Amino acid sequence: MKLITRNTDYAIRALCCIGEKKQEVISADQLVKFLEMPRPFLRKILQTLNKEGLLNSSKGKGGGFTLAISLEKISLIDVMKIFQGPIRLTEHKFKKSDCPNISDCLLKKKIDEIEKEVILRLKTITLESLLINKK
Amino acid sequence: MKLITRNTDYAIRALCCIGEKKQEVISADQLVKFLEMPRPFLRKILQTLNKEGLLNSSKGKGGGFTLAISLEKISLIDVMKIFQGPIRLTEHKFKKSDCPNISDCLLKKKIDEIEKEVILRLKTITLESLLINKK
DNA sequence: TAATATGATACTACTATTGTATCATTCTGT
DNA sequence: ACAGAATGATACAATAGTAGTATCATATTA
Repeated sequence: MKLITRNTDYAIRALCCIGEKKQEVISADQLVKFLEMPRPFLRKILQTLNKEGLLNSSKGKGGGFTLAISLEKISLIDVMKIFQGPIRLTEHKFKKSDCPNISDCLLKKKIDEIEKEVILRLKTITLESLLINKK
Repeated sequence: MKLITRNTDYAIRALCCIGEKKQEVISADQLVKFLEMPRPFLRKILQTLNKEGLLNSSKGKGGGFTLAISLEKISLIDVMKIFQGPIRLTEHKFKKSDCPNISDCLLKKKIDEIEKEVILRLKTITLESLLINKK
């Protein structure tokens, strides 16, 4: 039960890395060197981040990626949603036919409360805040 | 990203159902009727709960299951641990070789804080508390 | 001893995650 | 114009975890 999958994790690291070099265009190849992750997988992730509007890209020689949004405006949950869909801690079917016992509904309520708390916390964690200790 | 998998969910429902009929021995077949879940899957789950000491079982005609521990002493996290292992919201490898960027360590810290909060809440939810509204 | 119930265990199906591989397209410098 | 360098699009493959099925052994009871 992972809260954050690997592509989300890679995306966070890539965004942080790109964000540190203000303005500079960084290519996928450079990121691979810095972050030590599989190149084709990272490329796919970068393409997604571009499509979703978090990155700008430029093709051709000297091309690569820059941030489209500053790190303090990107929260963990934004990145998670892109790669993992909406945060849903319960995925049960609570139709009567599936769940004849009222206890399930109480279960769902309680898990939903936890979900709200988790989402709240994830919203307040910006990518900027992950860099604070960085020398 | 489910917090609770289906076998955990079924186990909770089965335990609650057994707990309601105080003392009475309930067979897997009866539970299937009440709870509408696949019989072989439920059987496996009941066997696990027996091994783990949450249920007592008796074989032969008139056999079945009774609670070994009362519902107010069983928390959600107890059942989750049995079927899902320890709660770990991060499963990343944070060795230096995998994670050259210090930002990951901050990420891990923040996720760990959320994990603590989630675990705390799960501990306080007893199976008994899932039955309170039951008529 | 036959019927009934659980115990043990091996096998299968499905799905999400975690990648890989390939070709097309665009941009830059010469 | 063209070669090289970069991303864009897309299809495919490997792995692991979840969700179940199937079968036979064992114990209990009437």
